[in-house]
Amino acid sequence: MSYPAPMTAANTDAGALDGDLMEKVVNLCKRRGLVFPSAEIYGGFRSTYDYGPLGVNLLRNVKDAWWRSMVRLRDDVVGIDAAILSPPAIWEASGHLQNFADPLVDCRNCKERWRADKIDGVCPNCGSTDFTEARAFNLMFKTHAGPVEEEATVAYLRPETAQGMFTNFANVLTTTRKKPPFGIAQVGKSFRNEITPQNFVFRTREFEQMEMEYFVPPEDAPKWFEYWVEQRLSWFTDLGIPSELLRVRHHEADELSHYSSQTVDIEFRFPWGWDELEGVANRGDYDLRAHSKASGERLEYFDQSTGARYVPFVIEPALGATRAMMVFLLAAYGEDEVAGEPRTVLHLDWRLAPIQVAVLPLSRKADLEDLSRRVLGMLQPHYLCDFDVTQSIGRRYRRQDEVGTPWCVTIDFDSLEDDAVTVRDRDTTAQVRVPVSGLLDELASRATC
RNA sequence: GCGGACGUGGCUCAGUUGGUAGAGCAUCACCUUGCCAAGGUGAGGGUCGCGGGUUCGAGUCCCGUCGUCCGCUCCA
Repeated sequence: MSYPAPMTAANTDAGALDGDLMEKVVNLCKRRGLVFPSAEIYGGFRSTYDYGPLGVNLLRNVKDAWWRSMVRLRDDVVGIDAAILSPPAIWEASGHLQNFADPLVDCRNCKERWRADKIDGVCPNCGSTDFTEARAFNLMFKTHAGPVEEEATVAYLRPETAQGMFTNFANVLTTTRKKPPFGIAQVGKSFRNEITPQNFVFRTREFEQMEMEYFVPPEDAPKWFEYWVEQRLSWFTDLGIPSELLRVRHHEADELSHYSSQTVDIEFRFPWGWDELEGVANRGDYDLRAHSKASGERLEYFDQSTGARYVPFVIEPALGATRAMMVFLLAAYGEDEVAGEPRTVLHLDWRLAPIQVAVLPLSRKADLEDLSRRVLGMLQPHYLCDFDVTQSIGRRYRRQDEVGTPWCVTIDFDSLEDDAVTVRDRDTTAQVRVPVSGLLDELASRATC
């Protein structure tokens, strides 16, 4: 049995890609309480997942890291949180009602399924012309707002968060004193009736998006498009994704979404091959114009300095939160040896780790209780902490390594004499002795952004 | 949704030609151990995904259903 190092191009591209990596990560998620199949006691419910005690921390950290980078550290981007339930008018204007309803046909001969509008009555696979009737699959979840199920109460669960930014464009403009170039960001759930949800949390019908609409003067759109592609790439590498596991792929004209005039996918080398991680699209003025026309509202910007009035173009980086979380797990997963014994370790960036500091009394003898609790209380306001006294210290290090805890703080019997503790590093397993009074400073020196 | 494979305790699996369930790990208790897991003793936990059927009897055979994985597809 070989124990792979963390994922890099060196051990993936060379044909040595660990085919079991996906399975190992999924098992780890289940075993350690990161992600559970939803409604499991009733046999499960397809394409839904529940996030466990460690999973919520990890997912929340991913979203927080995104928000920090996209909103908090910038003065040109503001956030919103729009409603999920929405009236048909929004989706009529956005084009989703028409374009998210794919007419599909099945080839009776070879059983392949095709989009009716992308073939010419001849199966590209077997040449047969014997198809089932085209059936429309609306990818949006339809429901009723109000107790009566009648046409007037039809509502949709949003299939993307972006429309919330467009419908609030004027509101944000008049309340924040922002002017192009500026952006509106949102993190929240979206719902799509995917035909084939697959690959764990990679594609699910209910998922969480992190999207930002960046409004710019039309002539500057190409420049900002390039800017955001670079910005998004560096976000991933900054948080520990090896750059050789990422690549940029430009969409061909015939694969562009109905709203996009230019799109690139930032792809990740998943265990099953390169696949989309994040999309960056130039939506042009498609959305604002569509909503302006449908609602009768003016959705444009008047530039006082030049007297110009224009509908901004929109550059949109759109990322799936759960998909991103999965990528961080895949890239962090490693198996190596410590003192001749194998271990599983997640090399997660400390900002993402579901537990950032584990406080571990060397022994469960009562003597160490008070000091250990005091250290724990000191750390909890600043870091996600765990406290573990069960079984041997070595086993507890293994447990923490497996979920990516970057630092363990161990309290031993000497600590009672010198008021100092041991800080142990996940990646190197190196230890240093630190006075309790200097512990926060020591951790802060390691917890850098 | 269509085609293929699969579904046994939390995890990984064993269960001979059908006779009414086991192991390792994990968990819990006590002991041991005192800085890198798997030392001792004991305990809890499975109507074998679910529902029918065949049979004297089904985890083992048949049907349906739910779920998982692969392909079609999608595009965060």
